[in-house]
Amino acid sequence: MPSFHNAYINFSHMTPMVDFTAIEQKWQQRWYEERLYEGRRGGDKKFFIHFAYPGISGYLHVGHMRGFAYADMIARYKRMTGHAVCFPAGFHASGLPAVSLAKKVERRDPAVLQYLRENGCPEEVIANLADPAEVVRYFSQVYVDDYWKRFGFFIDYTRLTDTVSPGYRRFIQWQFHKLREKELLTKKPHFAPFCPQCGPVAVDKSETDISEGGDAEVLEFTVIKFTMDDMVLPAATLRPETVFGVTNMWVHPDVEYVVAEVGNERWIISEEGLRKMASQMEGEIRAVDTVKGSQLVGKTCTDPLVNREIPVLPATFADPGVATGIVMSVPAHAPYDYVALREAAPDIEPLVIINVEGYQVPAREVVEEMGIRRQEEHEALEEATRRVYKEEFHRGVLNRRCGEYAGTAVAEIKDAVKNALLEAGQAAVLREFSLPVICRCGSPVVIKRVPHQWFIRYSDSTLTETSKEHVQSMHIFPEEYRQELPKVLDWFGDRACIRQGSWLGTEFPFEEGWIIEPISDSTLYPAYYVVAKYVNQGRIQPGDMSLDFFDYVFLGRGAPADPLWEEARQDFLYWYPVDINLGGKEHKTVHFPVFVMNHVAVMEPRHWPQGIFVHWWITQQSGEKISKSKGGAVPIPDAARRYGVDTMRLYYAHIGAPFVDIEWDGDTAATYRKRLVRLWHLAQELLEAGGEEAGDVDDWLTAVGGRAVNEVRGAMEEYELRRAANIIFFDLPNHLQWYQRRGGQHRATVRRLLRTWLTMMTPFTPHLAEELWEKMGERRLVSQQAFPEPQKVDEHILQREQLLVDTLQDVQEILSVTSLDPSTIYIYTAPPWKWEVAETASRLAENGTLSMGGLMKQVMEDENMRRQGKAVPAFVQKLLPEVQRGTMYRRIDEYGHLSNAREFLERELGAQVRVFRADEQAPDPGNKKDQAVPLRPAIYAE
RNA sequence: GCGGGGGUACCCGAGCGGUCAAAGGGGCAGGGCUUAGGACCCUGUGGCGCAGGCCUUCGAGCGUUCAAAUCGCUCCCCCCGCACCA
Repeated sequence: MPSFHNAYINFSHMTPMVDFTAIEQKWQQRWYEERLYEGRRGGDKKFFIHFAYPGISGYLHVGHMRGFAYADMIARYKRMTGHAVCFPAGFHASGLPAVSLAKKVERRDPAVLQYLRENGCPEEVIANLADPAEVVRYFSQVYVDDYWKRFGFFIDYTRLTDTVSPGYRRFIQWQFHKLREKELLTKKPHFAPFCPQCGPVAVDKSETDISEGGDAEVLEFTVIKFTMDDMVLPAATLRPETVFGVTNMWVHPDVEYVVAEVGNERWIISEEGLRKMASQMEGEIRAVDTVKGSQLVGKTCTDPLVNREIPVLPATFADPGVATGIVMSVPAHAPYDYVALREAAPDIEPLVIINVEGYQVPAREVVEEMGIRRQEEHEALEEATRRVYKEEFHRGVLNRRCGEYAGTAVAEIKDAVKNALLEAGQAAVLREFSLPVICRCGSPVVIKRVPHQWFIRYSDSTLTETSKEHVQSMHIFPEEYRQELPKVLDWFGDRACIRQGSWLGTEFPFEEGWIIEPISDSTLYPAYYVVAKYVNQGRIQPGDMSLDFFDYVFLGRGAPADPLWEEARQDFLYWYPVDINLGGKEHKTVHFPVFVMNHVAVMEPRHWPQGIFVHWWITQQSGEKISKSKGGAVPIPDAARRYGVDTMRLYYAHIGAPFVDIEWDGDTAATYRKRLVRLWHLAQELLEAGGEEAGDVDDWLTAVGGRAVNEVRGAMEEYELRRAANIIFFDLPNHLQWYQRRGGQHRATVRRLLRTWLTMMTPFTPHLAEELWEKMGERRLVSQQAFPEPQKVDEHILQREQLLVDTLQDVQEILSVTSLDPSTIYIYTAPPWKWEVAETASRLAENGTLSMGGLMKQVMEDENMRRQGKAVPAFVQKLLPEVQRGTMYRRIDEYGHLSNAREFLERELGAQVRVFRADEQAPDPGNKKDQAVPLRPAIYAE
């Protein structure tokens, strides 16, 4: 990331005026000494927030801090608004990542060693990291010290836990007992990605378990058994419905196929195909002979469904590495087959079995249109296949050649044909990755049948429906996810919940040798944070945490065997339910649904979660998720040092809505830093204000501050952190600057505003806020201040200052358009009668009875008005559309305010300014007086 | 395919029926000040305007409405998830 390095210029030769690092250390020390972070019961307002704990896979980077920072800002805000807050955190240590890191350290993998060193891992620690338990221990410490505490988070550090600690394991075993009691565990066969060396692995884009192939999909081939003498020629296809249109078979002439015993059948299949079948089928399969492809060419076989005799032909595109290596040919609908058949046997006619409007023989027409000549043109043929398939799938209908399926749409038929073939024993299923998948250990990953796999029955209809219903009442952010989650719950099927192998995790209580997999052991865990505190304090031993213990603490069942049980029960009753579970968008279809469903399944309804907050990612500049391998990982301590912790916090809060991906850019972080420096100096300047006399601007500053408080509170209550930060760090400072520009310097007003401002800053940039707070002479911590209460705001004061701003702008626009350099500027404020008309119009608009006629009638009742003559209808005509557009007129003292600001205007405009009432005797050299209307004084410059 | 999200001025990003030529930041330009740390302050940054105005714009095209960046439909383009990864 070159820009990151460019962004940083070394200032060490200068004396920094704001030493962020020193300020951070100073206040963190005080906070942590005073244990402000600890969640203690108290009062009737409580708030329980946690984030989806991070997996332990090594060092984290700036992207990960986004969500943690959100959680801390919310937690701090809640603290300052009178809530008892519990904000615990933990570490997800289960699964492969820690083990895999340890393995690499053990074999001294150079890339991993370099990565550890670059992140500042001491040599003596590296030596220990060959032990997975040490990986967990060490990185837990790194996350706490170098990330969370370094960023000033008020996480409850007394409740830290990890998912492989003995206590946690007891908890998970209890959870599985509960699931079993509810009959939510079941056992059935399963097909899983499997490494012959490592056992089951996860195939996903983050490539946690694998080194290649994270994008692979699992394709489900239907293997149709064509018979050839006493043998089976198993043709694999993704489109079983096309079996009606087969004209021939393809084999590769140069490939050595094997003859294998499959049950009581003898199959001809490629060697790779045999291996795949073997790992996925029941019973033993073994090769007994071989046969060259060319030896098969010229024979015939029988299509099982239509019982038709067809020839075996040679084709070089028949890849032995794909599925069974035997391909059935459907030339009318498969471009590959069409092209190959044209070469091999031009006399065979394609059999059209799917009617698509606009096509006769779809494959032929697409191939001809694209000008494809040879079966080696793979790219073009792939494209042609996609096109044909797309058309046929959406618009195709099976024709009379398809027997009982004639007349059905392709989109609806696929599974029917497959199932019929399977039931008749004329087909099998073969699953295969769409791309090569390689395990971290280097072996190719296959799909393996696990005969007796335990599942959690998330498909259970009661569980699904109850969960969906409960979700309706939850606070879910963003709104889009609130609508999506019920659909995810519907889609969520049974989940394999245990696996074998050398993984970290909890032993499955109902079958030896199996370990609960890492998603299934992290669904109910916020409850465990309640207990974790006691474990950490040594007040209860994991061995004493029996099923009865958890039953009592979490469900109120049975009787306490120890006073501590009762204490824990009371804690649980106080803190639960979870108010916010916060996590990245990667959790939308994995963690959050099971988080909800497990609570629904196990806990009492009153303890089901109340809220979910989903945030998007910080990506690399390419838009990719940041990853170590792609070089985009900025270490967190580096970022803290370079930009400052408060800068980073503000960056996260303000760079974009939580619900968009943000591209990391060091330059941008640097501008936030600059912003904070500027605010620092602004605050310093304001502290020096020593004025005794308050004026108009002071009233305005108070009003504008009050409005900011109300808006920030409104935003924070909805967790709109960006909007709040925008007001605090951008709008309000701009107002303060305007105040200065207006000459404001009243000591008491400024200090009052500063107190409010710093207090509101605290959730976002707590260190800076503390430091400035102290400079104001405050002794207590701003972190312990109450957030400013909602305030009454005098709209008139805001409006009259707005009048000044608008008027100044109007003058400037006039000057810029006319290129005048005036010596005198005349300003005329609207006469009272125009205000009266405007106010009357506004009142009528509020009642919804505004009309030209009605307004004129009412206005003209007044003798004063009648005296104005035809000026009244002229004004009303101009005014009406303005009011209809929604402008509300409430009288302000325009003349008084502008007169008071006369000196300011003269300073700004560099000319003499004369303010008059339009209705009084006054010089009017430009003849502009009559143009004065409410909120729009007439202006003349000369 | 199923499910979800997007396309806003030079860039990032607000806005999601009127107060919108569209916040805020960045960049760029002009001016001021002379240096708060990559300075700071003011002004400008769609076009046209010698009086505060007018015209054209928010992926494209229709439409609803007195009124649309905002609502509906169609189309184009981009992104994400789809399951033993937290």
